[in-house]
Amino acid sequence: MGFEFSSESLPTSFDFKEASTRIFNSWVEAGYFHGDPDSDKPHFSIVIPPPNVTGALHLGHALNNTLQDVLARMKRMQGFETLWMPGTDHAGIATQAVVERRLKEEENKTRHDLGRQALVERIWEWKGQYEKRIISQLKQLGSSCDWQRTRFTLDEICARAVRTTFFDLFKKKYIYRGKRLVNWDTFLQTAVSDDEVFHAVVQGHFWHFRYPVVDPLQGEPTHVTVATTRPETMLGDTAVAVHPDPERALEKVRAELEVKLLDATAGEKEQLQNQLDALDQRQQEILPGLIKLRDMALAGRKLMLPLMNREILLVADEWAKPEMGSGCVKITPAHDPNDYEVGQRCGLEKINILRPDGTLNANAGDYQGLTIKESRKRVVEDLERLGLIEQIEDREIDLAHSDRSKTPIEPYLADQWFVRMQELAQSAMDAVEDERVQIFPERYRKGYLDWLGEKRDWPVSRQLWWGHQIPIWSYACQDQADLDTRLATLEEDVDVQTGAAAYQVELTAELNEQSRVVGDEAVETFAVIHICINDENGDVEKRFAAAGFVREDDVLDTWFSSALWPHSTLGWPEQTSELAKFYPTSTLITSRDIITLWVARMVLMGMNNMGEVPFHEVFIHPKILDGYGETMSKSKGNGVDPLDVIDKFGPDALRFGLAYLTTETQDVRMPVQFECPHCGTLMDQTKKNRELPRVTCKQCGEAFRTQWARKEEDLALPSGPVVSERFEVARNFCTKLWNASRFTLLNLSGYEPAPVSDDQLAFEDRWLLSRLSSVTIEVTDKLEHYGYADAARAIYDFAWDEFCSFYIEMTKSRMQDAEAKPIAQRVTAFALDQLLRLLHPMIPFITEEVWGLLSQIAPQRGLTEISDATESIMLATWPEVNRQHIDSVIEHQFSLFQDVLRAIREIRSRQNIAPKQEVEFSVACSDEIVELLKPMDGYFQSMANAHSVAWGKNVQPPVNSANVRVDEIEVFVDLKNFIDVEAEIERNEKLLQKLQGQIQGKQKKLANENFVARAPEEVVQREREGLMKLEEEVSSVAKSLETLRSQT
RNA sequence: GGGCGGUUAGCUCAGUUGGUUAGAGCGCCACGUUGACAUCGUGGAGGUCGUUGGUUCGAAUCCAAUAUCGCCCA
Repeated sequence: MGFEFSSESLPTSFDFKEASTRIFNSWVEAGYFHGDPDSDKPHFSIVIPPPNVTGALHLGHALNNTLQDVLARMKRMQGFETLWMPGTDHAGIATQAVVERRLKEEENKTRHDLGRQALVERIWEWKGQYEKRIISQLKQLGSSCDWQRTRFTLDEICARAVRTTFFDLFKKKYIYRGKRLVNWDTFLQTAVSDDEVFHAVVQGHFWHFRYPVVDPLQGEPTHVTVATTRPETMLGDTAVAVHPDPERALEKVRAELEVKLLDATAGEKEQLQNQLDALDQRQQEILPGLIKLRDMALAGRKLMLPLMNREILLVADEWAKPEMGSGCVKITPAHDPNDYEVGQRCGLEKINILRPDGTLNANAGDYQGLTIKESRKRVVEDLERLGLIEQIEDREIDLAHSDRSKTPIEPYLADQWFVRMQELAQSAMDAVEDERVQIFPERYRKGYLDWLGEKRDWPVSRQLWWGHQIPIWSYACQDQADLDTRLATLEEDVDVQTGAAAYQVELTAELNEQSRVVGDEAVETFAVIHICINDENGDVEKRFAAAGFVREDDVLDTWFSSALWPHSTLGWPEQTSELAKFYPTSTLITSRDIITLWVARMVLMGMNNMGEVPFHEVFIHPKILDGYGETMSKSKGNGVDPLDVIDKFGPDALRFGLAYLTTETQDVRMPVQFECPHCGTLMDQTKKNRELPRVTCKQCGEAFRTQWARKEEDLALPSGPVVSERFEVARNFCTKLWNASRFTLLNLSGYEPAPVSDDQLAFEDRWLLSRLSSVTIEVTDKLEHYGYADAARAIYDFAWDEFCSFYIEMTKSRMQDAEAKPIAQRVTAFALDQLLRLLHPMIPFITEEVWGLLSQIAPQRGLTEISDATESIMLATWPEVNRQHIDSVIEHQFSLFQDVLRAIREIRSRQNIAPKQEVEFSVACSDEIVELLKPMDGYFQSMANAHSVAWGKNVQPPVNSANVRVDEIEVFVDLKNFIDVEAEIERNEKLLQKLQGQIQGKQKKLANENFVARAPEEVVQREREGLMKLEEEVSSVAKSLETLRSQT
């Protein structure tokens, strides 16, 4: 051998910048990440929640992927054929929006200027760029994905899966077309999702209109008053609602107010009383009218809609609030979400009055062609002229705006394709109910089941260009004859007969029956034939197009393709060997906000397409919030970029820090700081400074730029990254591990592998092996059950407090002793080997580096069986627990040793004795303990610079001494020359006081007859023993005090 | 409005089935560089466990109400 490390060749910290890429590439080149479908080993597979190609990864992604990687790496070591399937998501609306915004900003063009094909090409370019960036970020994190298999939700394989699935659902009659209210952006002429809507308070008005009652009877009101913030919508009104039980509704409001009044503060009381008074008045003045109107509604009475001169219904529905306004509310089902619901409940017509560009259509009668703004003005003027305006209030209105165009959103009825959820949802509920899919933490089951339980049909159309274009071609038939002819042709169609295409007939009359929509200027058709074509087959598509069938413009909801992810990534619908080997996947790790959107849909699609669940377990991890408890986001400026953390602390520290935070609770708070690029000073981020384009360092006074910098002078400044001190703990831990390894490596010169028998083991060896076994059990168990934080803590405490602070300290003297050295070397090398394996899933880079170094000097390791170290730690097997090593007696004895050591150190510290000053100590204790501790004398010397002078039952305190008592053991340190008597007296007095307090507590407890009678005997006994011990302790403290006082 | 979760030391979090004196890391204070590590070591100070009520011999822990913060759904 002869190889040895020198302290110069091993730096005192791990150079992760140099090592990370080198190590990662070596893993990739060796093919360790590749999942082999032909392997005989049991499988472990996991699909990545595909990150959006919208932008770069944030800390939440870092957390998500760290957790997956920890599992994947552990499972590989445990002997599973592991596949971690990577990929990205096309994120329809978000990505198209980003690209469109850039197009607008940089070229001042809209998507219509470019056209569908050109826009989609632009988005593909964007995707290429960001996918590359995302994958690079994942790699820098150390993700052991099978990089040979990257998928994208819009690539050919996924597209085929989408098409096959859609066709299958279409054939099963799970796909149908209907109307749905969407958030319509009249400027961009597209629907936007709820996420892309922001609310802003604007100054507006509240107009009160009067609608005449048709043929009022004696004693009935002649008019009904309704109010609105959007007068033009009255053109589409189809009803006015009144509460079905106004009397009870008002009583309920009263009861709530009265309860509030009971424990209200004086200030609130007055306000509440006013509200109650108003309610009284309302009950007297308005209620009788409302009851009458309710009866009229039940009798099917009608109102005359002014301006349109159309009769509309008076209906009874709970949406009307008797405590507000007139108690009546106008209903415009086609242009208000709440009214839409009322319309559904009461079977009302839904009259659409808008064109996509925001002008009014033919349904608006005389107002056709006007913009919303113009029509609003005209409607108000015309009603005024008719004397039908009762009042106009000024009011602040919470108005929804489109995030992208900043224009107000119009609720708009649009054609949508839906997936029928009845059967699909049930299959996904069953899978979780009978635990074929288990969700952890379990509390998330409820949300999943509740949501699916509603079985609401899934609207899958999106008015976008970026996505999977819906593979449906439609033809509108004018009459029955037209339909019959078409159907006859289709029956004979070769593609229909072979199952390559399928068709559905949508009878307009039937559709109107379900949801009577009075449409735009669309031609009233008799029926529509929809054809769905299975494969991407140009010829078939062309043939139908030539026959007059028009392809649907809309694309599918992104979640439709991500719902297929667990099987589409494995090649489905092709029956690949990957699918056979790795499906169902083992687990899914994701965050809670997409349990319904994604997890539930993957389960139901997995059941539909594969007949099997997509994964057996789901782990929902916490969200990372900033120091104010707010979600991190780029738009707030409080987002920490994982690459900044990697750059500053290293990938291992990022990973370990994140794992350390992953508890079962919902959220993790992470206060963030700016780091000054000039001097490195950290400054807490505040709600104020996080929005500034430039920040000035409090330390050096220099300015730096933030993500908000736009002006040239700001952009010229160096950038100040947003980081968090919370990764320091993990970074320090990595450095500690590195240095413990460094010590080991430096002390392994002359190492020779050989089996170590039990009788060769020193006391501390047996203690360490016992602890190692216990910790291995704990770490394994915690990781297998998603207890990342527990596992991280267990291994952190073991490595730092036991391996470093005690074991390594204790081997120092043995390493100097030629006789003891070989065993110490073998055990240390073995322990480090095992520790590295346990840590590898969380901190892969540093463990790989140390593994390599260790293998240079100790290529063969083991305790009883010696084997060659694998070339990479990734190939090493997961530590096996040797239960015979677990020895509670040794662990107890060792803790006595630690107690005595701590006692000596404590006395040294409180007496301010310099570390170089040697002290003498004596220990009063039982013979058994003497037996055990006396041989440890050398360690008291090396670890506390203290040597013993007396041991045993009859030990008397030296004349000048300080003492610490730990249970049955009393430790005295002889202070001959350097006693601070006053300090000792003070300390003992304080201690005495504390002890007496405790004694009183116990005495009181034991004097309580109830306690003695009812508490378990064992608990009472424990209290009695505790009391005795305390009393002994008090007498010894009193004795010490006496001795000390005699010296003053 | 419904559901879920949080509230424990200055900060970020642990705390098993209720049972001695409620723990850790950071920060703070004191002392310390003898060859693994100052990204370190040793010791110390610091908490009426959000509030109120209940169950119990005994509550951070169980129950109820309430406050407050966050997330999801409507």
